[in-house]
Amino acid sequence: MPDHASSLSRQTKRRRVDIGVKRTLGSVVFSRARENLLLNAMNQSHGPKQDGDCSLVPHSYGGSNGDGAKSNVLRKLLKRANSYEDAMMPFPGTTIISQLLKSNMGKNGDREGGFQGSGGLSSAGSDLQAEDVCSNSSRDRESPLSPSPSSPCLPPFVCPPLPPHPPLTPLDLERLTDEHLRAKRARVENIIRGMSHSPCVAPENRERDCPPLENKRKQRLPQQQQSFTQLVCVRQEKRQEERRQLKLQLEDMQKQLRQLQEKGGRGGEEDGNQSEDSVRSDGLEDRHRDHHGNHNRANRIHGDLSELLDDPGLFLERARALLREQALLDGEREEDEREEGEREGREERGTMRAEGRQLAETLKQELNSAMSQVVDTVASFPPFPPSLTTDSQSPIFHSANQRLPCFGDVIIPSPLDSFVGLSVPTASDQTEALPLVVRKTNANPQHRNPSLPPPYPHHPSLHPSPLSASLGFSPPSFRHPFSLPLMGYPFQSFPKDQRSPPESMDLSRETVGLRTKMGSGGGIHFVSHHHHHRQSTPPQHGGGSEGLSLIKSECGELQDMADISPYSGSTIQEGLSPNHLKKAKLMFFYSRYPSSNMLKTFFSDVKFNRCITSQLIKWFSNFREFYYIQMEKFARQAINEGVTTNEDLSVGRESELFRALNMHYNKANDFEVPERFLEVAQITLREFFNAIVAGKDVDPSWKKAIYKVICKLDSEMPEVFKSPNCLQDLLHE
DNA sequence: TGGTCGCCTG
DNA sequence: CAGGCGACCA
Repeated sequence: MPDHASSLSRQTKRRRVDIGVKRTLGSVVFSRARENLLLNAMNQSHGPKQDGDCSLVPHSYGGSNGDGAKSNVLRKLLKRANSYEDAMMPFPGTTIISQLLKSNMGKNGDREGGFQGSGGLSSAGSDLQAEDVCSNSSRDRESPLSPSPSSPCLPPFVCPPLPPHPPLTPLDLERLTDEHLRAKRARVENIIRGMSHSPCVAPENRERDCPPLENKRKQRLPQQQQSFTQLVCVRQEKRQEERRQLKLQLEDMQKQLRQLQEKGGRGGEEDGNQSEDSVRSDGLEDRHRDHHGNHNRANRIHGDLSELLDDPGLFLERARALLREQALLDGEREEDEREEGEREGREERGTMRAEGRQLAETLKQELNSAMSQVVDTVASFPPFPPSLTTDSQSPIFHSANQRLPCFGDVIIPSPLDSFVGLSVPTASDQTEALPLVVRKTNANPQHRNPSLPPPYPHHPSLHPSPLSASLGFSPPSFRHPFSLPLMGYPFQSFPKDQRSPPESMDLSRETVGLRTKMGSGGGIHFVSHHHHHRQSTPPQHGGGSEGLSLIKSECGELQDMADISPYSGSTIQEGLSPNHLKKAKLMFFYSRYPSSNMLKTFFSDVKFNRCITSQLIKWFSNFREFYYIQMEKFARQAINEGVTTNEDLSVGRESELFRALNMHYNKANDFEVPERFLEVAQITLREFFNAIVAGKDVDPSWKKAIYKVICKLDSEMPEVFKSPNCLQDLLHE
């Protein structure tokens, strides 16, 4: 065996084995058949060799060859996919979060108590929470939370990890508010995290498994965390806004309280004997007391404010307590001014009490609305990092658009539809090698830890959130943001019952692969480059004579510019999908040497350019290569086994040779290979056999003659293959 | 010179 | 399966 096998590979010098046969569509119909010799006897004489016999005789393959087995597998896979689908229910939406928070607030409860009880810890705790968000994504990059102003933020997501404190006058107040807000934020985030985790995983997994759009865009950057960072930044902006609003509320509240206080306790600038949870512990009092200089006091005050902000009910209580205090003070004052008449004093107290109640009510309402606002703001974030908001990210937007153009080709009626037929097989369902270079790039998000659970495609907010609404103008590529990396591989196992979606997805995967490679020099420069081209040049190049590099670049650009309008209803794709590959393989059963025109005819759903054409040609070239290698291998095997005449060789459906070929071109065995292919294979095998036996293989170009023969044996391609959906038709039976 | 093909390699 | 390359043809 080794003797022949060794000669199989090396030919010192490259020989042009180009057969130079003009390939035309209606290729020769080779007069079928000459030999029908089935040499079962021979097989017996040699005995069953493990993988030795290239010939005829059925081993056990016939059993597994049954038609039933093939489709069952597919059905199973589809079922599994459906079950995944079921699992990924749409998120309840933001309202639930709001309600949850509200009810939580109303409960005045448990968690709140525990939280405020922790006093100083609270702020630390909230810091931790806040840090949580960042740390998962950016810790290894650099400590983004370090307050050092020098810590560079990634442009264009210019956003400090923690919002800087505005240098406003009531400094203490500001700090208190800030801390309080962070604590609140932490709670909200907890809730959100808890919700969004349900099907998913740990934060880092979520980040990786559900990478939004720009994951592709920045494949070249030190990225992977950027989208998350972006989310954090956006959130922080929101929070700053929310903080400002709350601060305003708080100041307003302070004013009113001050008024109340002044009305009530004009005379009594009472001292430290006041109960410490008095609402009056605001800046005014602080001024009086802080010369005692303890921060404990400030902390306690802070805690009080936090509490009160947290809980309108509690606030009311405090307000009442205040009123009582004031009443007491009034009482004291009355004792001093007894002569002035009790009646008057009572009236005053009465009005004050009414005023206080009114004030409390007002404050309560304001607090409620403020809280609702805050909660809605926080909770209206889509479950996954929106990759773009608006202005500051428009360049990113463009870049993403440029780098994911392939999705532009994908015709997806609606964002939801893109998930309808979605199946999420596990990584093991990837059975075929992928075209282009997808797997070669580490940056490819498909390179996930295999131990991770299968990625669940999360619905992008089914109910458009404010933010997602802002995505309304987003290009098709953003239609299914996270789908790309997530759905990376799996579709070719689902040729059935799926119309365009899988193919579209596959396309995206593939073109992304191409893009990845093409743009590997990429980064921002790449992006802008393409942006420029997008604006200025049509997909077709003006027939200039670019060098190879330009051609490559063009390929990338053409991919990039893939810009079929999602509304056009056209199904023309700019890239070749795994389904196209599968189709090409099936076509190989009929034609080993398809012409370019033929390819264009039969891949009519692909927008042809030089890249696509050569890729298709390359595919068939690779198919041939494998085919001929098998032929040579089995021919040599037969010779080794003592076969002396080519008539001893035949290729049947159960032969090892056919099995090998079928595994390659028809892995799922869901296509019935035409008989003609068996004949051609047999002829090829015999040609190789003859040549080797004749010792022609000493000639470096000895295969050329064989190729010349084989290229004439192409059959006519069935019309079915002209249909873009031919796979469904072909594989269904 | 562009289009192919096949070989080799990764 | 894709890239690179040399070879060949029109």
